[in-house]
Amino acid sequence: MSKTTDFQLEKAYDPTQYEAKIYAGWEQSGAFKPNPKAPKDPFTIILPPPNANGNLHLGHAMYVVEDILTRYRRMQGHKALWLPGADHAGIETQVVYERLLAKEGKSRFDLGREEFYKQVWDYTQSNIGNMTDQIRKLGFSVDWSRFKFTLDEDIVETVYDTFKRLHDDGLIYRGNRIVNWCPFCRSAFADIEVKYREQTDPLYYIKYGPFVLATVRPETKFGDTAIAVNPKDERYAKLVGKEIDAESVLGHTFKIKVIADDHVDPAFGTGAVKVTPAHDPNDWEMGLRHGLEVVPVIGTDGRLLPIAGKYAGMPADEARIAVAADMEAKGLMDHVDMNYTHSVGFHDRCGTLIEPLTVEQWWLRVDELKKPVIKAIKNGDVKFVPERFTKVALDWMENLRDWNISRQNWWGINIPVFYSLSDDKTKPEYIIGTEAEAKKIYGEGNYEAETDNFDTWFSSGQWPFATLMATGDFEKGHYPTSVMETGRDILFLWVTRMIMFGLFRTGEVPFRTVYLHGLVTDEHGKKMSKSKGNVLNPLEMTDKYGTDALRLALTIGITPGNDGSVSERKIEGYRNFCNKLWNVARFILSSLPEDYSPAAPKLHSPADHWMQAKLNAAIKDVTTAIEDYRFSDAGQIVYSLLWDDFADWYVEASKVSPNHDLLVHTLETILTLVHPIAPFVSEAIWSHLPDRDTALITTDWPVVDKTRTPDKAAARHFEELKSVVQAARTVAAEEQLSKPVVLTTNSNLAESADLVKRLARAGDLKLVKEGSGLYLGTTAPAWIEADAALIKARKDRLHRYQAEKQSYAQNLEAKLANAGYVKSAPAAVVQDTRDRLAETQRLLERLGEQLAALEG
RNA sequence: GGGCAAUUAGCUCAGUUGGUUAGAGCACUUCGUUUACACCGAAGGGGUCAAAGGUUCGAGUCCUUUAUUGCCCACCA
Repeated sequence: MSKTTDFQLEKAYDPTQYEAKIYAGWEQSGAFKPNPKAPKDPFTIILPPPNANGNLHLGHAMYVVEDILTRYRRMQGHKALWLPGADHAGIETQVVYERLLAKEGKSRFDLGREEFYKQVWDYTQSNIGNMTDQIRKLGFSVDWSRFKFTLDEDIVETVYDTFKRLHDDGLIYRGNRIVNWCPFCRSAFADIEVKYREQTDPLYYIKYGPFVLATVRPETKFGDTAIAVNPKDERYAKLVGKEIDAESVLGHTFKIKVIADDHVDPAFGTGAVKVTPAHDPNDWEMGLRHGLEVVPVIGTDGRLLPIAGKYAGMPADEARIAVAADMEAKGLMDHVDMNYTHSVGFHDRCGTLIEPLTVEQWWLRVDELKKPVIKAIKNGDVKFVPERFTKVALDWMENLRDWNISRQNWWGINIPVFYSLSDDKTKPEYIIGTEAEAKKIYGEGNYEAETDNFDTWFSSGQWPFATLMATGDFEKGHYPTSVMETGRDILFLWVTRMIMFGLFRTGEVPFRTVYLHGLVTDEHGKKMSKSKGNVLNPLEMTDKYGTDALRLALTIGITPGNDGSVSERKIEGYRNFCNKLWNVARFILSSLPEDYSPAAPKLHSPADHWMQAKLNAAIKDVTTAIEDYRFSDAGQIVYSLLWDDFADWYVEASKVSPNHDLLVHTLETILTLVHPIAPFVSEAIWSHLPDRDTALITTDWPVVDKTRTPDKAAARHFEELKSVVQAARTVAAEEQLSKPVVLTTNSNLAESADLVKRLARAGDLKLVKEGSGLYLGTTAPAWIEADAALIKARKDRLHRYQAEKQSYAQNLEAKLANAGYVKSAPAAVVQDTRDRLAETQRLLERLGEQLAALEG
């Protein structure tokens, strides 16, 4: 392939013309699959499977970090695998779908369990279709052939297997304990799924025999099985251990015992508290300590049970008011504090008030399981980026309590348990396995299937090994995976649990590094929310500005673990960057000779040496930035290399005398460096480069070419030229000079006269023996031809400049006069200070002459 | 109650292990259409790095205290 003669690029980069085509090309070429011939180790990332219940949002777009890593490692020659998937997302999806049903005035109960499951299945399948399209639009280089869904048979099998193994090891038990119950979802939830909110409620001071007790929940009094006081509280000391008589709001009197427990705060309320083990987690604990009876008052539907007499069947909140009113009427209410503020738990998915109650559930015993996790984190087998999350994860793990893994929702993975209905006591109470096995053991009709599902995090906690086992990559060195990159908000819900299950099942951590990103906020750093109307839709943004613009906006200026602000304006800015890249390429390619074919570049001019030096530094810096997970830095380095160095100076300089090979080589290297972040525009341009028959996605990551070392002195000459040009431009702009004539005593500068003339828009550049006119204050001595009036006009400025330089010189002198500095600072730093001082002094000398001449 | 972050230019944010006269993008002012780009170019203005103290030859960076904001965890009869 040679350069096309009819070559022409559009004036502006139009992403819509390229993105879909390029993505399809990548996918069809097999570039997304780990290349078995790649020389380096496997590199693996498992995409956090998006929930199959909606569209992707900006949070998902943050996974661009994973694409950067994957593309970078692929280019470096690793067997790179980025495995995609989708999560059925148990209760969340159920709630989302119920909201849709509610719009039609229906609930899941109208459909029945089976029909509901079927409809949600179809719903998730269609969402998965949308989602995969959206992931493609974001340019993510995932291997679609390995896509997994959490309800795939092979995944479920692994989850069942884990459950069985945990049970065999005695780490799973069934227990009737107090749980966080959501009356809307009709399911129990884990502590972490409860979110607390402050609210103000009446605090009732109710009479209980000789006691007055403060409570916000008089409706639960039917389940009170004790009155508790602090053991040190002398007011009640003589009553502890006694049974007292109290009058019920239902009319009868009853006996209730008084216990002493440290949990009771003598300073709160009256220092005595009613104990309702069935409906309060602390009371439950007290009940255990004191062997109290557990008497349920509220059922799973959130209504009072028959024990509540005439209040039975009432929702708890209504019953509270009714009971309080009746107690008041009966003289059982001492008084009510209407301004009591406390925090109350709500289900984090549906927002319903959590009702603590006792229900039979499946529990995971974590005491043994968490030990290796803590050890692995402490050993650094799993590293966190940013590092501070190490301690956060450890603290959480150390305080972890047994985890309720069963859910009574309708959408999820069924717990594979069958209970015996048989009278035969020699048969086990339940088995873990398949229905066929149940039939074999208990006989037809003598068993009953468990209807509970697993907590969705129980299955997704096994995602890394479950997926890799299913795809056969587990044995091929893709486990442990390299990096887990996800939102900071699911550190506890997901990340810690993956480590726990990973270690249990495989004896190894599931990933070596955890990279956590923060929240994507709006342009004022505020959280995006539909109600605020400040939500940016990533797909809309890619349509409008191109995917690369969005990706750059999510990369540059964003640091791990911290919230990052993204606005349409920011995205627009990076669209402009892509266009700049496009136009640089357009210019270079269109200015190549007809018969051009690329060759290894040679460094001729000072500009060449300078450019090569900049390029080498960028290669090194971008590489270490990515290695250190400093993606923002990586992006910024390329941004500045392309715009500030290449476009503004080298390309401009090349208009005087082009070095085509170096232009092409530099462009090509910049495309390579930017490709992990902005894959589309870089690939689009790449395809137009002369003699190009491979795709950029599989091109080698650049390394510094040792055979082409730029000459430092030459590079410095260009740097000096730059500062003369800039100084001349400043004077010309401020004094509105056209075509100023520049004088210099520096022969290097004079050799590049044409270049200086063009860049500075100068009329001429003359080599002189002695400078005259307006001194520019540059290291390479340069003046602008000027008459007395102009010099006078600049006098103030020269004085200001002189003052600035003098104070700077004084600073440097003071530093060098400081014995401690000269003694303790690294030699290079001290030498640097000396050089700087010498240079500043030279400038001051010339300035002095100029100003002296002006006065004289 | 415990913990973590943030506080740097008008706005949004960078600033790797302490070492140039503290940066970027946007916004702002002035000029500009020179054969890549107005999604552009040139020049310019703008910061005592939240406050106070400390360590150090040297602090935006490390330590202590304080203030403000945000987040997480725990508890709340």
